[in-house]
This record gives sequence, structure tokens and C-alpha cells, in this order.
Amino acid sequence: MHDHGTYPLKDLNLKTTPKRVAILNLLAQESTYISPEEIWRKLKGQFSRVGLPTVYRNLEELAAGGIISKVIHPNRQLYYYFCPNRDHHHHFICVACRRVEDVDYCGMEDVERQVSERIGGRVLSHIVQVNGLCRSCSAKGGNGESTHVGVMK
Amino acid sequence: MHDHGTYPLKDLNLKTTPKRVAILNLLAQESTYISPEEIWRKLKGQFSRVGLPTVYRNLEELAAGGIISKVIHPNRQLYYYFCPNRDHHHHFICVACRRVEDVDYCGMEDVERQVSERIGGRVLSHIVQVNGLCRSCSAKGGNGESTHVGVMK
DNA sequence: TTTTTAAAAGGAAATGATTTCTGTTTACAT
DNA sequence: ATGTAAACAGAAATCATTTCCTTTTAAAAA
Repeated sequence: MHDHGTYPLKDLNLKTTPKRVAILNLLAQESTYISPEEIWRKLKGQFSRVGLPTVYRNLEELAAGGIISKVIHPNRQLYYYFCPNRDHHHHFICVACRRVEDVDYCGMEDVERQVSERIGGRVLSHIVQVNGLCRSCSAKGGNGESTHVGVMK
Repeated sequence: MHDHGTYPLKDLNLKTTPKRVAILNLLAQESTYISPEEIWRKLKGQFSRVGLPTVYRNLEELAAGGIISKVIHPNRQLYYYFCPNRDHHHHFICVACRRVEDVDYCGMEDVERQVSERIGGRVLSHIVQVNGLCRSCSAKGGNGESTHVGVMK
């Protein structure tokens, strides 16, 4: 639970507006991903007037500043989640039921090292998405082939 | 350069139609990513009538079958590329110039093992996207912060 | 080879997430 | 307190992707 005074908004030349802070607080409370639209719905409970563009604008600004992160979902929508109070982790997406699970493990240190060496540039971050069948879907027996998306073999 | 007879379409219950084959050949010739719309434009040079929905439908089917892969770009559009004649690799995206570079290295064996163990499910594939500054952008000195998107710290 | 039928394709129209635009309000530096 | 650049609302535009329905076609069966 953050006190808004601790968000480094000033460093990013972003003003500390009530809506911006509310968005940050919402994200900080979420334990999982949340879409811009869901954020908007929750925001409407706190303010009489809020526009969806405000949500998008803020999310992009905050993501640009690295305060929050943008997670790319293989389906249409993009989900955002909050960073500071969570450990770095990866995402497992079940190709059958589409649910996203967090994997509290990274193991990308070597990969990052190799990549920066080969590219000759600087690695800042990475996105890892592991696709497969979750425990319950793999128990049900299907192979998930028919619902595969975003799979790289 | 593939002979279309070698595409395992039959295994996927997909018919060998002229347009499907043309799409596969286009992708096979591409050395980089290509959007559905770009594929459509090229296809229109070969057929008097082609619909964009046909392109999307085929891409989804082929991706579902694992013949091609879907690459998620941090911006709006989704890009697709062809698999069979290329080795598995990762993508490095420069946060400054947005260019995508292939990294001919995987190193995800341990990560996959760990993930499947922790999830208790079956890992089928993974998507790795490494964000950073490419050689030339990092030489130019910027830190890329202002263009950050989709970055997970 | 002809027949049959399920898949594929065309094309128009719908969808729906994201963005743009314009006028108004507000945070905060001076 | 006041001026100014940033934020905001709300309506409308954009544009990639899907849906729907009808026609065509690949390829299995006869």
C-alpha cells in the first residue's frame, strides 16, 4: 500500500493529480493484471466524471516512466499491472483456458547477458511469456493445439 | 524456398488452397516480420479478388497449427513471420528506434523446466522479447526512457 | 470421373479498443 | 495570488480485427 507521496511523479514531469494518484492506487492494490476499461469502471466509483481517454493517457505516461508495466496479452486487449511492490516474474498463459498465471521465477540473467553481447547494445528489460497447458487443463487431457495462438516453436 | 507439397497442411485438416499456399510462400520469402495488411497488399498482385478476412483467417489457422508464428509488437499491430526454415530465436526490440532484431540464441531450457515444475502444467512454447537499446542507439547516447513501452523491470 | 460435402473465400458491415480534437479546468511554479 | 503548461471531459474519429451470410471450391467418397 503506497502513500502517493512516494510515487516519483515529479521526476517524470507528471503532475500529482487526484485521478493519476487514484489510478496508481488502484494498480497498487491489484494482485493481477487489469485492463484500461476495468480501471475506468473502478475509477467511476470514486469520481463523478472520468473519461476513458484519461485512463489511457495516464497508463501510457506511467508506463513510459517505468512506474507501471504493460503486459501484452495474446488476445486483443492489453493489460497493465503495477510494478514497485511486486517481484519481477514471468507469465504463463494457458493456451486452452487463456488464464494467466504468474511465475515467481526469472532465470533470464544468462539470456540477457548473451543477448546484449550478440546485439552489441544495452539490455534494459525483457518480457517472457510461457505458453502451455495449466495444471487443470492438462489434466483434462486436451493438447490445446486448436487454441494455440502466439506460439513460437 | 519451400515446395508447397512439403507444408504439412493435411495434418492440420487444412485444405491446400491457392491462397493459403500463396500466403505461406510470401511468408517464406520474407526475411522479417510482416503484417496481415502487408500480406494482403502483396496477395492482391497475384489474385484478382482477395479479402482481408481471408488473410486473417489463414494466419490464425496457420499459427494455430504452428506453421507460422505470431509476434507481438509493443505497438498496436501484430506481426507474423514464417517459421519452418528459420531456427528458433528471440527478439530484441530497441526502445528508441523500435527496430526488431533477431537473436539467434535461446537459452530458455532451464526457464521452461522451472516454469512447468512450478505451474504443474505442460510448457509448449515461449515468447521472449528483450527490450533495450540497439548498438547504434546506445552509441548515440540516449537512455530511451521517454519511448519505453511494454517494459518489465 | 462424377457426386457430395465440409471447408474456404468474398464482401459488406459490425465491433471494439485506442486515439484525436477542442474547449475547459487545474496543479503548481513564480 | 496569478499565469501557464499540463490534465481533463466528452464526443467523435480511427482502424485493426471479426462476424455474417452467400457463393465457390478442394478433395473424399461413390
